[in-house]
Amino acid sequence: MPVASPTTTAVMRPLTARGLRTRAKLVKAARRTFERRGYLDTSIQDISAAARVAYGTFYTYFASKEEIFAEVVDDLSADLRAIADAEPGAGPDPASRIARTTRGYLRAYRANAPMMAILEQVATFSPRLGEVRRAARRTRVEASRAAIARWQARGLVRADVDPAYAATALGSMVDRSAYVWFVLGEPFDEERAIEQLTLLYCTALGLEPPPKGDACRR
Amino acid sequence: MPVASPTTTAVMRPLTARGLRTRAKLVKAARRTFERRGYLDTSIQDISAAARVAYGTFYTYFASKEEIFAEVVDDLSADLRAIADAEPGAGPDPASRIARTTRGYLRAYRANAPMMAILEQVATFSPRLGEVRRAARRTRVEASRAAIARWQARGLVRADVDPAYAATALGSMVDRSAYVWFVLGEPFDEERAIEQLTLLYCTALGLEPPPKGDACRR
Amino acid sequence: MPVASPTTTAVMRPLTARGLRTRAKLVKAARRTFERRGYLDTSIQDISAAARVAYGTFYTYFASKEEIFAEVVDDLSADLRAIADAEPGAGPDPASRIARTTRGYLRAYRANAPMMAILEQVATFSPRLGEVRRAARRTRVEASRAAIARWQARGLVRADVDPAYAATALGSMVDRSAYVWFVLGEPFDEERAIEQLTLLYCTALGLEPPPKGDACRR
Amino acid sequence: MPVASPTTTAVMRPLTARGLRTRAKLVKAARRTFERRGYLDTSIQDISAAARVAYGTFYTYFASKEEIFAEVVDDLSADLRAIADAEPGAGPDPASRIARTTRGYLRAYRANAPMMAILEQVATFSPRLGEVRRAARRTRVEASRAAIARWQARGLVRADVDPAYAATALGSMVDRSAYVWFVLGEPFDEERAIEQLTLLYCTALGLEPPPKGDACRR
DNA sequence: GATGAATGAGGCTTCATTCAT
DNA sequence: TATGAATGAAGCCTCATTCAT
Repeated sequence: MPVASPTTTAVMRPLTARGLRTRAKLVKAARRTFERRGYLDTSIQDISAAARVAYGTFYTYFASKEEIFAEVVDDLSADLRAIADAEPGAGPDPASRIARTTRGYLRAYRANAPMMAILEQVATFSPRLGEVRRAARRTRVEASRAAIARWQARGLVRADVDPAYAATALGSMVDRSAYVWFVLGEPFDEERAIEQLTLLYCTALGLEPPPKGDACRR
Repeated sequence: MPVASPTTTAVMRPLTARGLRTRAKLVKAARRTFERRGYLDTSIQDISAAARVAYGTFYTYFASKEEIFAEVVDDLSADLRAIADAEPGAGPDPASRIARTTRGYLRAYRANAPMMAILEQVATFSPRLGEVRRAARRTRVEASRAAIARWQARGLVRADVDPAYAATALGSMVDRSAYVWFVLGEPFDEERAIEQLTLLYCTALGLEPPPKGDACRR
Repeated sequence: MPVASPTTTAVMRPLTARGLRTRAKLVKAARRTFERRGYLDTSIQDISAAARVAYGTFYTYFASKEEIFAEVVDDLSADLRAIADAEPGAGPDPASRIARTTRGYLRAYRANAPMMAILEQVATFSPRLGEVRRAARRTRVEASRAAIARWQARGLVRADVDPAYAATALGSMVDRSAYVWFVLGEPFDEERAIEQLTLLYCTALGLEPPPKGDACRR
Repeated sequence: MPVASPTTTAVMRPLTARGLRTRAKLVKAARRTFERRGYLDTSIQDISAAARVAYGTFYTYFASKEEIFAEVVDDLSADLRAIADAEPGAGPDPASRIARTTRGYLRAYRANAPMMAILEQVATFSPRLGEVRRAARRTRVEASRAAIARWQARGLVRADVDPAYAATALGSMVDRSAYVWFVLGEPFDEERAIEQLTLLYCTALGLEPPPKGDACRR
């Protein structure tokens, strides 16, 4: 699951405490720099400087910009998951589940918006990172599809909805709206957004939306 | 409206017939090359070679790669609009309008998928192209918002739907789904996709979806 | 036969006169620099500077240091051959032939001694150039072997000499002696060297050496 | 005589037993690595890794790659001398002496061929190592010259042979032939090679070669 | 207009050597 | 002594852009 592992080529020996510290400094500096300048405009030079280490030190820990980026993305993924999971539990009814997921997604997105923008960028030209993102998307969509199908079997979702298409479409709706608001910076109100996305998601499937204000009890 | 104009710095004098031909060759070659190798991996060298003109000739017509890209995007936009507009007219009822728009969007997307992928890429790091895309998105969203508001005023759309959020969210749904299918290559059936997107779009707003099979009469 | 051709990757279009001039300047500068500093200590930077062209210009004509070196070696080979061939003809008797060949070899070596040193160096670590050198050696040795075998068949060369071993050994003698004198700089007199090498070469095979002074009539 | 001493800059204090062991490990690992990858492609990193000591430990014992190489060459020289000296003694006649020396040289060469190749390489660009090699050559050549002069004084060697030139030339013959066979890998039979080199060496000087088969009695 | 050579800044990577622990 | 992290100089190569013909 971590992105970095598969192709990590640099040092893998047990690092000393000092090494661990330097490595962490680099990862942190890399994230900061990526967020500030974007992936393409960030050079190894920039990262080293931000971490206040010598140019060559970078290569003690990472073989390339792509490699440290993968590491940053690993951290990002963990954080996204942590935030989404921290969302207070919901009732067992579909509307509650949808509300919670939507809320969790937007909050995680907001907390990491700058990196989400970069990740979007990198996914468009790095086959490897693109694949990672695609896989993550598929996993999320498949979970939604299964849930929708289950609900449909129980007669809660309209019969003419195709769970596979609905999962892709509604997942895209939430994901892309978050991008539009948090990355493109279109003005919006987060609570209202959560409420409306939940409403549209539910109604589209033929579900009764959660009672107003319920979506965002926090 | 054309993207290229505002900042075009290269030759703007009335071109000779030969000049026009060379320029057109370059734009065509550029698009081909961008589609084949992506924006980043395309060099001016590549474009000139593909157009079978000398390296320096490129600069007779364009000041940079970004500039010729803007020109390509202008062509792309025109083509998208043309395809969408060519979609056979629809009844005056909301569902028909939504069906027609969705159908048109997907067909135009399909016909230009490779460039859409590149455009998505470039928008993430070129402020200028990003702005162009953002403006186009805003225009589309604003049209949808107005329509939804109108329908809502006529009591056709649920009262708890906020037209602005719904326009952004449902527009994102259609746009991102097209990306997932046509660019990421997730398997799908186009007619089914049009039907389902239309269904979800309508239902989400509380509209009666068009009769089955109606969405794709062609 | 030219070393450069097989793997030349850089520009191969019909060069303009200007291009031809620049390319020639580079090759000449490269040879000068290699001779002065050796292959390893010569950087592309050095060559460009010596040719008084910009760094990047080098890459307009050559893909790497190895490639321009191959070009220099081609020139060298041609020159060696030319000098050896210019040696005045000899009588048909073995001793005359041996004298002429030895004389030609030493004179060609002397005229190109600095590059011979570099070539020796490069052959030890470049598989490609090493192979070129090996092939050249084999060709020379095979010619000698054939001549010795012929002379032996006519009873001119001792029966206990093995032509193959003798060709390798005596060829090595001449070649390495030239290296010792011209490259390592051991003191010697060229005419005396030619005379003695010829004498040893002939006597070793059991041939009557050429009359004294005859070896170097020039 | 040892090559390493003159310029050794690293620790020269009496080493502890552990220190001696580590140092020896490094020299051994260095030789192995040089043979495997050549001098140029061997990094200090490689040597340390092969010796299973830390990177920095190398510098506890050696100041540079060249320095440890000199140490390896010292070992090599000792080994060459040992093998040559181990050659069974010969009769007092010139032919026997020549046969024995030739035999010893080739056997020592064969036993150390990979390092001989590396040494040849390094001598072409390291002034220091080059000088070492040159000195060794001069010593060998001087011994030969003296012997040939002696034999000539006793009327055993042709009067028209110049001992100095003959020593250089015939020494080059044996040395370079060994290189051609053992390093370049040209096919040959070692016993036959010894026999033929001895034959050519003797005959060239006007000496009666040793009786056939005598050269290689072992 | 067209051509293609010339330029040089910018980014990447390696690795010998130094240094703190 | 041993360790291994830190340093930064040096070389490589690409490519957008300019310029002479």
